[in-house]
Amino acid sequence: MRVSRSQAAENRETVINVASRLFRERGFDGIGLKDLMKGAGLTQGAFYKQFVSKEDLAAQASRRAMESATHRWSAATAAKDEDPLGAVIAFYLSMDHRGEKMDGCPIVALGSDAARQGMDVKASFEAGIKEHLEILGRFIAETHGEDADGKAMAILATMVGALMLSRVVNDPDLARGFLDAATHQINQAAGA
Amino acid sequence: MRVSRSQAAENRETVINVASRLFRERGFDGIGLKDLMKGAGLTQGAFYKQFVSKEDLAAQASRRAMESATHRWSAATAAKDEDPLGAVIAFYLSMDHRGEKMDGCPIVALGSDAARQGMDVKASFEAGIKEHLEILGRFIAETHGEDADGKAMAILATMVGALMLSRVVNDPDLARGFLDAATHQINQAAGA
DNA sequence: ATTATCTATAGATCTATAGATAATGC
DNA sequence: ATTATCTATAGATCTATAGATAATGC
Repeated sequence: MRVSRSQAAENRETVINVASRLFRERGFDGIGLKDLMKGAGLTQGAFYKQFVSKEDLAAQASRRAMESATHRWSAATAAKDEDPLGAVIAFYLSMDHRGEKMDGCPIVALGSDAARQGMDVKASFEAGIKEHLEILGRFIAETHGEDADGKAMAILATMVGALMLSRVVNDPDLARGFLDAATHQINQAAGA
Repeated sequence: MRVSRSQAAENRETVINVASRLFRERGFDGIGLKDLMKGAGLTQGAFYKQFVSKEDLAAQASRRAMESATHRWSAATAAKDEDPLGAVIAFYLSMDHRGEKMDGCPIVALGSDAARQGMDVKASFEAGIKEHLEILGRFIAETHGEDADGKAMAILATMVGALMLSRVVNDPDLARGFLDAATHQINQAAGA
């Protein structure tokens, strides 16, 4: 039954990775420890040797989700040196991204839930958000220096809000409307 | 034990009003029917004569929350004929609004949760969002006609995203940064 | 000897239903 | 006679813990 120390460490990573996706899909309260552990090929009993509490896992999984979001932003800009901001926006404000809650932006998938959690979960989001802002800031600074920080914050807000709104409406046309309107505004704001 | 038909109707309204606030504070999964009914001065047993299911109440409460948000927007602009958009933004993008989840914008308080709910809950949000857009559209059309619909959608996205981001970070300065950056960008976008 | 995982379970809570009660509405 | 609300409960699920097991690590 017992596994090696490195295998245990690997299991822990698997649980965090699985949780980072299942929490996004169903919310922190929408999935129990039993199903989370099953998703990692383990049973519920193994949980508390790895984590202090469910909220502890929520904080770890939130951090992991934000990290993987940062990686996705990098991937989107790979080999698009001429317009990295456009590349990130094209992926983020797309109907595809609207459809994939489980692998999409954690701020949109879990933001409302995270606002109700404790400091640790929020700290995970905060760290990831700062990384997001740095990336955006670099894109903007390269072309338009003026107030890059403020612009980055406003652009991130517009992105997050547009995706959120696109997901809470049934009408796909209205959903697309939000994504397109946000794209249009960001293109102007970045240059202004 | 039984009450009059009009009293029952009143009780129903009370439950919906209470739920619209408690759901925003704790999320759809964060509060049970027992506590919801207690909040309205009733017991759990009375619930199913009034509602088909918890999700049914979620849809009613979401609609009510969005309606009361619309009223708040109107209240914020009362006697501010010269700059109604500025008045709405000043209230929406404030640290006060960040702090009052229970009475604040339902899109931010419940958006992530609503995206996981069924069509009825989303329809409630969609109806409220359209009203929000109409209000914004009127403000913009009065002063700057060009593409009022698109601008309204982009502005609403920026507002929602900024408030959401301000709530998921611990640092109050960063939170304020998002609100201020969004305010600044909207002032430019509305005029552009 | 230590410990990662397993099975089993405690105790709380959740949604939904059943049956009793007592007041309304005809 | 109807019915809004009450108490009580069924059945499921949730977080967390306890004790057994079997493999690791010294």
